[in-house]
Parts: sequence; C-alpha cells; structure tokens
Amino acid sequence: MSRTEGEWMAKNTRAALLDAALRTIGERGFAGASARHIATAAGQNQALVFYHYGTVNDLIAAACRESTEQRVALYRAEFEQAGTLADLLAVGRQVHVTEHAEGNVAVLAQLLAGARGNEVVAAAVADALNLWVVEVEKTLGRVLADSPLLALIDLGGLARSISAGFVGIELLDGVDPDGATRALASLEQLAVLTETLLTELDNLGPVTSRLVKRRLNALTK
Amino acid sequence: MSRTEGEWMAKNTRAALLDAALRTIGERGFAGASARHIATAAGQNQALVFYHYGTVNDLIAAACRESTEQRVALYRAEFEQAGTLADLLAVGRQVHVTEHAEGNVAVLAQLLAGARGNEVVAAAVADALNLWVVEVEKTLGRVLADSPLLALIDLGGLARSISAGFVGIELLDGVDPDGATRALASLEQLAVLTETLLTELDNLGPVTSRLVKRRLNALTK
DNA sequence: GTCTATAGAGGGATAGAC
DNA sequence: GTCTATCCCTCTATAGAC
Repeated sequence: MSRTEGEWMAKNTRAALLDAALRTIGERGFAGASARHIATAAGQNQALVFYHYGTVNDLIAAACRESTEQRVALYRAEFEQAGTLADLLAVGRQVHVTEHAEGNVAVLAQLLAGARGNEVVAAAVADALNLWVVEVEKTLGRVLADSPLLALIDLGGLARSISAGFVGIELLDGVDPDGATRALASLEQLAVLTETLLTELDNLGPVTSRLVKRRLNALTK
Repeated sequence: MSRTEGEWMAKNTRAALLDAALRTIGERGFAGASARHIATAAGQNQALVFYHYGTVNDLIAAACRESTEQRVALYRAEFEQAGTLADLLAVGRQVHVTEHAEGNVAVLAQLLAGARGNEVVAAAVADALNLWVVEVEKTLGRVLADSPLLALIDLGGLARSISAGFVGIELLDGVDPDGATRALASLEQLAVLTETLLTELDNLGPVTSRLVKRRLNALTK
C-alpha cells in the first residue's frame, strides 16, 4: 500500500467517524453516543475512535465544529443576498426546514444538553452556535439599517434568541410534536405581524409615524 | 418501630429521593443522574431507588411530575391576578428569575434532552411542560381578550414558544452565559416594544388605528 | 423498609500483533 | 493505520440477610 493510499484511507476513516458521531447522537441521543455505537455506525473498529481522536468527547467536538462550518457555509450566500426583513425571514424559514429535516437541529440540542459539565464539548458547541449567530446578526443589522428597531433592540441578543428558540422548539418536538408545530406557526405569525407593523409605521403619514417613533424612543430612557 | 413510624420514614425516603433526583440532574446533567449518584445525594442506599420506584427512569419521571405541579401551583394565583399584558410580562419575569435561580429551568432542559428515546421520561416531561403552558395560555387569552392580536396569533402556540424559548436560552446559558443574558434582554426589549406598539395603536386616533387593524387582518387571508 | 453483596451489561481506554 | 483482546470502571437491577 503506497503512502498516498494509506493517507487517503485514513482520511476516509476520520470522515466516516465524524459523520457517524453526529448521526449516532441524532439517533440515540448524547448519552447513547458511545465509542462502540459511533464506530459501528461508521463501519469502523472501535479502537480507531481513540487512535484518531484520543477521546470520544474530542471526536464529538471535532464533528460538531466541522459539520457546523459546512452547514453555515451552505447558506452564507443566501444570508448575504437578503435585503429586507422579509428576505431574512424567508432564508430563516428555509434554513430551519432543511436543517430540521436533516436532523441537525436535534443534534445541536443534544450537544447543548450534553455540554453540561463537559468542557470540551461545551467549547465546541459554543463556537458552532456562534457561527449561526454571526450570520443572523450581520443580516439583521443590514436589513434593519434604516429601522427605528436598531436603536431599541440588541441585535446580537435577538440573533441569539432566535437560535436558542429553534433549539428549544426542537426539544419540545421530541416530547410533543403537535405543540412544536403550533409553536413554530405562532412565531411565523408574530414575525410577519412585527414586520407588517414596522412597514405600516412608515405608511401612516409622517406626523403619526414620527409620534410613534418618539414614544418608542422614550422606552430606552 | 411502630407502623406509623415506619410509614413516616418511608415517606421521607421517597421524598428525599425525588428531591435528590432533580438536584442531581441539575448538578451532573441527565446522563450523570445514575441511581448511585441520586441515592448518595439523598443520603440513602442505592437499592432503595429500585425498591421504591422500580427503575431510575420511573423515579426521574415521578420527580419531574411532582416538582412541576408544586412549582406551577406556587404561581397560579399571580397568573390569575394578571389583568394586562404588562402584568403577564411582570409575572413571566418573576417566574423566570426565580425558577432559573433555583435551577429548575436547567433541569427541565436536561429532562427534555434526556427524553429522546426514553418514553417514560418523555411522557412525564410533556405533561410537566403542559402545566406551564396551560397557565400562560389562559392568562394570555384573558389579557388579550380585546386585542386584535387574538385573531392573528394562536395563543397556545405562542405559550409553547415562550416556554420552549426559555429552555433554549437556558441551554445557551450553559455554554455562553453572556450570550444568554443578551438573548434574554433582547426578548425583554421585544416584549415591551410589542406591548407599546399595541397600546399606541389604540392611542393613534380611531381612523389610523382602524386602518392598521384592517391591514393586519388582511394578513390572515 | 433497609442493608450488603453481587451478577451481568456496557463503556472508555490501552497493549500489542499485524 | 487497523485489528483483537483485554483491563477496569460504572451502571442497572436483583437476591437475600436483617
């Protein structure tokens, strides 16, 4: 076996383990993601987990980072093309539908819960979540550049609320699927409603609009 | 030892185990809540977990139900006294501050994550979550009885979003405390903003106000 | 009801052959 | 790099003494 061939196989093994780690977490939960189960899902020998990644936690952390980078990169162009709040809402919808269907939101929820008292995983999942937050925050800042909202709400906080909200609803989905569907639908309604109110504010005529905006600004004091 | 005395001790043991189960989940996460750790935290013998509750899962499920019933009962009067959206917001704030400080939100998050592939726990945590949702939904319905929002948003869905949102932010808190604080603050801002917009809508004068409401209603078609 | 002891399964991690 | 075999630990659950 040539040196190149050996390297290629090792790369394949490592990739298979990364992939299987997340798949296993999705199927069996964080607690069920043992080295044995992951290796079996990857079609690999259990000892290779430790040879390539040292510990199970390190494998899971690496899988979390690698996967999130890829998934976020997949949507980065769409985030950047969003010019209005409605556009961002549409991208958000698409991201959630796809990532939910792929099981990635459920995996993220399991990682967040499993991170309790697990520093290696906690650091990885914090970074991963931040990749999503940065995209949402950047886009929010752009589409709301002319909005009075900008002065009233911490967009970084809002971006984190949105991400955390999806995670929470995913966990609800695990114990009450109908409830989760209703929760998601109500947020859709709320988002559209807010967007409409903001638009209407600009259509009310300058006097009324300025009056409302002044009262909103009074909130921050 | 009299019969009464024996019963009293057994009740104490059972209560100690229930309490320790949730404390252990809070301190060590769902995966760390083994019969041994729980029993030690309760100052009891490990075998008593199985004598009194059969399995660890059944103990955890019982603890989840019992604790949630008590906690929700603690706030029921305050929910019922809330007459405006601002009142509800104030109660919600108080509930979150207290329950977060007691660690109960973190425990709920761990239970939700641990419920994956665990039917006994899943059923218990679904019921527990529902106790909170029912209170919020009832109160929302009452304080929004005269609001145009009632026709535009599924209040049951909204109540579930709020509960799920707190859970998500609690998980974020585990890996990024500053981010969680910002997320929570931004939701506060958003809630106050929405409440203000709804109030302003009524203060705009009847013509403008009716115009906006008509446009909002058009959303539902 | 409570205790000790232990069976039996599964998990992390390593040694050493190939 | 990969495999088998194995050590040692923790876990659930039960048996049986008290």
